[in-house]
Amino acid sequence: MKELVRDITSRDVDFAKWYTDVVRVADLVDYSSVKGSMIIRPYGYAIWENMMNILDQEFKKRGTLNVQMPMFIPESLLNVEKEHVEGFAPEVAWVTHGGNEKLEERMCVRPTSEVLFCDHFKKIIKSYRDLPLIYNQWCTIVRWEKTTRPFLRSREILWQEGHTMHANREEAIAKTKEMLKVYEDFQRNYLALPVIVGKKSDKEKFAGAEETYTIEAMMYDGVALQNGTSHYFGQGFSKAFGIEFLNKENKLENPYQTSWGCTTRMIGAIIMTHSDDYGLVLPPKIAPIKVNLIPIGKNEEVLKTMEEIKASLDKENITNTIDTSDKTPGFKFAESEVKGYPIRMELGPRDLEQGVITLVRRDTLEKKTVSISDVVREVETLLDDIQTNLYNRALERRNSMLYDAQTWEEFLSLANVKPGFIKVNWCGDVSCEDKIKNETGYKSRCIIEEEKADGKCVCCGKEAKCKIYFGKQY
RNA sequence: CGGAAAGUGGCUCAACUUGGUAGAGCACUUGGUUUGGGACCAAGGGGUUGCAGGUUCAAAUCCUGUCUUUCCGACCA
Repeated sequence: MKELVRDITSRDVDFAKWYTDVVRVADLVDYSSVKGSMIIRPYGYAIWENMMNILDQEFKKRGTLNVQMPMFIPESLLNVEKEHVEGFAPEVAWVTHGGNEKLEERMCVRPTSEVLFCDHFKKIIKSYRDLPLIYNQWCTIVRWEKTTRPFLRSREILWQEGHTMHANREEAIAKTKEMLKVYEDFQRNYLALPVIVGKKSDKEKFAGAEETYTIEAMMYDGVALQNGTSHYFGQGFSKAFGIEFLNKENKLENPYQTSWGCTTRMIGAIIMTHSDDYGLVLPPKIAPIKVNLIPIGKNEEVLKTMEEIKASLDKENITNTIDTSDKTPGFKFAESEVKGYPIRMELGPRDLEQGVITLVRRDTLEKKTVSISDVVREVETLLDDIQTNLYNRALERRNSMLYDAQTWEEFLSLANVKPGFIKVNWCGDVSCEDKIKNETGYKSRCIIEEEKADGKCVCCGKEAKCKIYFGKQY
């Protein structure tokens, strides 16, 4: 069976090659002629559409209003908040000309839209009655990355960015955490990703933020992928931009701000978490097509029965497709695996005689024969099973790559031998963070807020302030 | 941005070393036979070799530059 799939490098042989192979053979993306700008093909975009639809509903349940901001930022506007501009400067793309006309002031293509929102908020916020302001936009941004990989790191990034303004600190912090929870629940429940949630260190936090919270997922090879962030800005931007409102005491005050975002990188995360040597594996809740129906032979009765099954699946809103092409069944089976359809249905004359149908689940490739009359119920159960199994499987693997290190020697031996996340006590000093990064390539992933330090800093031996995960990252 | 490798029909590659103006398999089209793990027969269509320049009577082949991709670092969602 293994040699059937010739086009995909085994993930245990060369994980990086395997990843690009899966992305390619599953028709998710094509490369464009511009470095780091990928073409997301219909099947890949359908996955993103599902992600957008679910998240957008969650946002709107929480009072979010969608807007669309300009894509250009004049240099002077970008420069208003010092930390912010310094953080983004190295990866900003500049526009200097419009046609033949040299621009008086050059503009960058938004690397993120905080300054655009602030510029606008300044005009529309007058009173506490205007708050909270909860805006979001679905758009692309540009960050001039050095190394690019489909979904994981591109220069043009398709994402969502929420920007909110609040009348007080508590409400803004609550919003920051609320949206983090939205991402966490979405990734656990829909993407079947066992994510770790926590706070970024000062060194790793967003340029201009007071606090940055993060969703960290671990890929099949033990490497970390940051899958979403939520920032609390305090009044940093609102002071820099002069955004003020009259509070209930009739006093002028700067509002408190948040922003939060996630990107198509999540598609990369589900590939690197769930897929295998046969191709893509998609969690049913995010799969554009949940059931692939494959009739065997050109038997009229078979086709008719398949159409009936399709109709009953349609009625339950279970997305599906019938493959009536002239390809042989073997080809269709392989194709179904490459595309990661959660369930494959095979129906041939032999099944029909007995009134049964064969279901094959993509996660384990196990076959199951069920009565045609029960097929919709069986599919619903199986889809739930697959969703749960994918999460549990990923969780088990992730947990097997979580380590604790109490001493520097322990840390070094783990970092040099085993891929994964290493939990340590940390004093909070950047110097220790830098030392760990320089000597092992491990960067701080996130501070675990619900766990207290219980010893000395793994690096310098001083009293620790917190528990933190270190890991290698994409 | 440093180090390495690669760009030849849609895909994987051959021809390059020893210049003589492109070939295979898969995919695609048509017709037929097939159909329970990537079918078979027959007939077709499609490329002047990433791009630009140079050397030469002659360049896929040699040289220079550039762009893109992949891998390893540094930077980052």
